[in-house]
Amino acid sequence: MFTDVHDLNLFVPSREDLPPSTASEREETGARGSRKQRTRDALLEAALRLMREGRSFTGLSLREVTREAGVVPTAFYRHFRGMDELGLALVEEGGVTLRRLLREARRTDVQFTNMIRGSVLVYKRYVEDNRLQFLFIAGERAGGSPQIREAIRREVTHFTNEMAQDLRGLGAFPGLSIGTLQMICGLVVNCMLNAAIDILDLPPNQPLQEQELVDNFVRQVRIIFLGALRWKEKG
Amino acid sequence: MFTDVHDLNLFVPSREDLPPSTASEREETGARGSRKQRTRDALLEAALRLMREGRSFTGLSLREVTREAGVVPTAFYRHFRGMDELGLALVEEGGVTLRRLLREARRTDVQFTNMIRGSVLVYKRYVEDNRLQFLFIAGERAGGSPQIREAIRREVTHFTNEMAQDLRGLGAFPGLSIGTLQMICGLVVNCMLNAAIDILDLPPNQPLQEQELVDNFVRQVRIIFLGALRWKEKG
DNA sequence: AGTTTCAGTGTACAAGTGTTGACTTTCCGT
DNA sequence: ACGGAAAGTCAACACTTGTACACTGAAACT
Repeated sequence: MFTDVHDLNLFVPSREDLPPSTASEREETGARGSRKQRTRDALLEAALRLMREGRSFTGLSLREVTREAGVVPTAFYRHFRGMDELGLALVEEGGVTLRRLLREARRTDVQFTNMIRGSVLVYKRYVEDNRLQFLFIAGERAGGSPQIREAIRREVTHFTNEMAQDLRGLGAFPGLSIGTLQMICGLVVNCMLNAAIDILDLPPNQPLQEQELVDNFVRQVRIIFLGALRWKEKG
Repeated sequence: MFTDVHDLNLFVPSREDLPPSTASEREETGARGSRKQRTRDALLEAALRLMREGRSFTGLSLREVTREAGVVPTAFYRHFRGMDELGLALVEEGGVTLRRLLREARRTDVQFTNMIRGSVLVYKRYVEDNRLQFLFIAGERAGGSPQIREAIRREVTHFTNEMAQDLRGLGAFPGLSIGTLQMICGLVVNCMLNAAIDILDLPPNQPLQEQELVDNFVRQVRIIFLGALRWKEKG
């Protein structure tokens, strides 16, 4: 019922729906400000880059990050009080990414099966494109420091709620209260984050394994929505 | 239909079903062997204990662990090649715990709603009782080294498959293939591990928050099973 | 008995860590 | 154009880290 897989989906807005600014949020004016912002971004990016080879954020050292970013260790303190604060900044940045991932799903009456499969494929691509962000979020969601874990939990909840709102706006489950929708979306988001780990751990050029993973993911989301259709409020 | 919440459940066997031996698996004979085993266990336990305060395994140092265990750093190498190998041993131990958690659920025809709620409550208690193990498993599932992640994934899959077998033996979903059951159990297990994190992060003596968490968990599992009931094979 | 095996100890070292204070350089407001 | 604020550098510190090597003492084998 739609020509392109990107046309309709649950999770990810089409390209033209994305806000134009990909740059960082808190901008400073002037040459000095932008310079500061640049090395700040360099630090954040360096941390993410170091996690690429399977290292966890918690195992990174301050000096490593500055080395990767191309600045001297002490320069770090001009931006963050310590690694923990850098972690929190990463959470915030990742949260923005996640929320952008959703934004506005469109009203549709296409069958769920097609819609789900399309959404999953787009999500997969999205995870692969934002590999490092997802590595961080998924990895530290349970393993990071209590503070970071808390921050991530907040972001995920935020994301979940937005998704519930969208689903409601979609008019897909008219019988369900917003609370129930949130619960269901929590399940889906959990499923998504779990799949993100699997996607990221996928060895490259193994289309069979890849197909299997996607299929499983699709079936799981479908199960959830089937359950949602049958859910009786206050039952 | 059952008097005690512990009588019937999906996840956890009753006390009397548990195998008697809580001791470690690979036993060595002789005084020296048992001595070695004791400090080996001390090391494993020390690592878990250090994670109690919200630290992640990846962030632990070899010396820290030996310090906590009450041995000199170099003694470590008599047992493990390095921290990574200790981690793998922890996974194995945790896997045993998880599998013991399931073992044999009994045949029953009680309504799902009651059964699910009971199971969830027992599971919650189980997580609280095995706090450290779950902290490790859930925390390193996405955050640990690639090797450890892989090992955990294997254990979780193993656990999932056993659960699918049990569900099939229960005769609850006669129309579903074993593959579909595995997919569904994967969803449930994922939901369980996620809930484990929440349970462990729960501030003590907050019955309201606790109730909320349990209710949500119950609803999510219920959704999954509702979806399973409606699932059409090869649809 | 004497000998071998081996878990655990003690010492040592090179390398990496977080953080400090005093410095240079660069940009901005006046 | 000058003075000050502030981003980034340099050198140094007190520690911690992983690991190598020679050792001790007790259990196990002959």
